[in-house]
Amino acid sequence: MTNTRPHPSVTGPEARRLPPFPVTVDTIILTVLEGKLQVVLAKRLDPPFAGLWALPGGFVHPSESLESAARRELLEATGVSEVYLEQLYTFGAPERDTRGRVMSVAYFALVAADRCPLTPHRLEAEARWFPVDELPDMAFDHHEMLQVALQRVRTKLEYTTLGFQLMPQTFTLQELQSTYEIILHRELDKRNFRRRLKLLDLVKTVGAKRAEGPGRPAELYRFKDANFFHLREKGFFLPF
Amino acid sequence: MTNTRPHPSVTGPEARRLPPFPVTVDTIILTVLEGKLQVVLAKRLDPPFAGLWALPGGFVHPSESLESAARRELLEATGVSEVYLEQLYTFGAPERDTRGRVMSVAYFALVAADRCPLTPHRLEAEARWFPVDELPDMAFDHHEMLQVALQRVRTKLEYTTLGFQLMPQTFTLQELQSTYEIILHRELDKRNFRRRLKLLDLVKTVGAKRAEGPGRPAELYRFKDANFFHLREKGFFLPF
DNA sequence: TGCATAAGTGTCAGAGGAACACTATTTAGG
DNA sequence: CCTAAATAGTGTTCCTCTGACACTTATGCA
Repeated sequence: MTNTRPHPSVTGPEARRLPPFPVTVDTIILTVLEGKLQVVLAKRLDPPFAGLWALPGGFVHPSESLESAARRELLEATGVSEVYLEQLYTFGAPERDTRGRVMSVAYFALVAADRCPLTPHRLEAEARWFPVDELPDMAFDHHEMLQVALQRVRTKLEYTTLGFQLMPQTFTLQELQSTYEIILHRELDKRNFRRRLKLLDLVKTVGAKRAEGPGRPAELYRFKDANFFHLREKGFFLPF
Repeated sequence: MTNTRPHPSVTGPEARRLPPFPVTVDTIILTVLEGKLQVVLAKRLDPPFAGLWALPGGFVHPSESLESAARRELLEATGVSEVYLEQLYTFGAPERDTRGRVMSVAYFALVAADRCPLTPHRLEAEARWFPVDELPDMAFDHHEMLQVALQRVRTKLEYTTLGFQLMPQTFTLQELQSTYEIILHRELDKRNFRRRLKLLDLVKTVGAKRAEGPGRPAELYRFKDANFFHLREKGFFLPF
């Protein structure tokens, strides 16, 4: 006989024998800024790891969903809402928190470059963007969380329109390509990139141009489908 | 001031203000049996939903990892260990359990056909295989969990060697193709399927044949790489 | 021995992927 | 105003992979 049968009463004897765990959400908030993929880290005020950098996170309230909790943390850390947010993974190793057993559900968010203030207006803690390849020491297993997030984002970039979440309303094709190159960490061919975009019918011109110093001004574009979708459903990928 | 700063002390005042939640794991155990994709369900003994079918699951013990908990449930439900197991998603909607706030981390497992006894030797509850398209009513949000699992498996089938986990040590190419067809729910071309397998260098003959009634006997094969891996890393997919 | 049954094999046409270089438009400076 | 520098924008070719398609081979059984 074990005490592991499915879903015994929460208030019953089994629930008391198997103590519940504190549950937190941690958010990996990513953007492309100054030519680099960057993530928000907040300086911890309390022990353990006081003074160390950590992913924004906190406890899940009793009445809110996990995603709501993640959106709340996101809002507190950056001041933005209505951005792309996706559950990443749940980290529950017994020793991941030095104080005891704490479960953490990690979410990642993608924020458009023009919506991320360089100094996030988080009220209670210092917080700022760090390039993902110039990271400080981080609390808990947050380094691992970030690596999992990066892998997920890089993979999904190729078969979804995830990358579009990082772009402002209007943008040049060079900016879009550059965003992909920064995340994927390799160079793409300009003509092949544009051919694919046209083939997938993803963008359209807005009829304006942008001149940035010398050189021919670039056409401005916007996405046809505002929302995220799976290219697979259209039978297409983006394996540039 | 909020009570959501990252990781306050587990035993501190904030942890007491924000009550911890019971955490369970639920396992979606899949196999291909009798020409159908099937899942293990266990009959619930206790309320709520007593008498209803549910995914095997239970509370996470204080000292075990989430994956260990899932493996323990898997072992109890089916008697098998050392099978492919992957974290699927964490379900934490406030109302998903009628008794109160219970967090569930769902895992899915793939069990080879020759390793799944038709009557799982679960000690304390009746449990059996159900074809995924002939499901009974299920407790909690377990129907949703199963659908998420099916989608994940179908997607990963095409860019990983996930499907191989469902095969016995040796098998015929017809059996392998049939497994893919059952999961993907569409017919594949025999010659194209074999061409791809050869191109990816995934299988090799064991030098024996199997005769099943009349007809030319089939070559027996086994996988070259025993373990799961991403075809993407080889630059290949399996879009049959 | 021949008939039924299942296994195994190759080709061709079309689409998509990768590699590649020049023209067009603007600014800045002489 | 003319020229040089800078950046945007555009097509083609070759090759590989994909998808559609039909016949031959090996065995069991009547």
